[in-house]
Amino acid sequence: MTLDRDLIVRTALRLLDDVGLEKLSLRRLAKELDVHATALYWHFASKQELLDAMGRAMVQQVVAEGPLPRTWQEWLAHLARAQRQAVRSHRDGALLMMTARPTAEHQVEYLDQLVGRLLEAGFTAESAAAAFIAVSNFAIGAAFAEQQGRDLGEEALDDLILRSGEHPGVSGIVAAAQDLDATFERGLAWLLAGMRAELG
Amino acid sequence: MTLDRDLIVRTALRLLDDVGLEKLSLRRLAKELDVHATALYWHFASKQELLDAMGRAMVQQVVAEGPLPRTWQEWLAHLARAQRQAVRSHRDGALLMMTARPTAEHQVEYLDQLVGRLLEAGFTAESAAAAFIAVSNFAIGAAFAEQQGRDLGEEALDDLILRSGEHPGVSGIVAAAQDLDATFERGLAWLLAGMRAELG
DNA sequence: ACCTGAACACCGTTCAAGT
DNA sequence: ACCTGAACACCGTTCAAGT
Repeated sequence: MTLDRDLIVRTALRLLDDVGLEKLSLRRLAKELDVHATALYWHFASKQELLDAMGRAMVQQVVAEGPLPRTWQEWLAHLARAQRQAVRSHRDGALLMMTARPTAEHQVEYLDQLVGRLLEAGFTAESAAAAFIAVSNFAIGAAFAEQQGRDLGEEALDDLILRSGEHPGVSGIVAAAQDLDATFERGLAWLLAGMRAELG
Repeated sequence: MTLDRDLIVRTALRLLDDVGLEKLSLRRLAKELDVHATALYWHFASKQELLDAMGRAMVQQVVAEGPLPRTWQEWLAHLARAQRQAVRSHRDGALLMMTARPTAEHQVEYLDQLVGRLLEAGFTAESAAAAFIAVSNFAIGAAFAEQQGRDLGEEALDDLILRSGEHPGVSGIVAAAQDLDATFERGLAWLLAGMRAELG
């Protein structure tokens, strides 16, 4: 079993799920691969480059799957769900996405088809780009909050529930945190409805 | 000049702007405070607790400022801008926000007033919570992308511009990345318009 | 080409000891 | 109560040396 970039990245992502990003060290990863830590430096110039590759693998893995959508709404919804799903696909996915530097070519052809649909539907070039970015940011922000809120569930959520009495607004938040999928779809629907309204 | 939690947090946030989160070590921070690294352990149980306090200070600093808004749209817009501004207020702010565990009481009374306005405007309890969460996630996702894209600007952006010829969709993205404030406001407006449409 | 082994300059954290 | 000082078990990275 000889070492190569692909094997290293796959092993690193598996290890990430086991121990979390904080404890994912080159030494630990090397032990998993039955190799000295310094051997990794022949394949990656630095740990940062390995993290970049891990982030890339994480997003590419998800965006490709599923049938291609038809309407522009379905395109944007598919993008949002895929992006959220990518971040959710690994422990500390949001943290990894933040740590890994973005690859430029991300998925240019996907973006191109999506923008094409938007232009056909009446979007201007600027609003098409803004739509892509808005949906993207919303999806990643949602996944971000979700993964961050995981350790909140233990003690802080109980604290929030205690405050529900004096603060009526809080109880709705607690309920929404219980059904993250529905909350996500609601926000996505609002974004798309706002765009639809602007189109006329 | 005796040490206390407040001074430590303020110094840590200043140091964060100087060196970035990756190089923000307790030893470095201690040197800044003319103290041994282990002295910090009397005030914070762990580095994680210090990071939590830093995250808390970062958001509280911003959400309080400015006059209180009137309509529910203005409330949500104010929330979105404040949240984005908080993340932008320090280097690696998004990374810090992800690393720091959320404080439950965040700003309960602010949330309460906001939810109150939404209910008056015709939102159900569930949709009011979803609205708060959607706007919040969108804002943080935007700040996230912005801070991540900063080091993209150098080489990867040039690479993207090169591809603009073959891929027409890309050029719009490049333009949108040039005016992040406008792109943010556009997305926010879509979200609010979608909510308005649902109300009737 | 691909990996080992030793070494360097760091980390967070614990704990006894000082004042 | 508040801090020092030594020590422990780690880090990422460089570089010569092996095969």
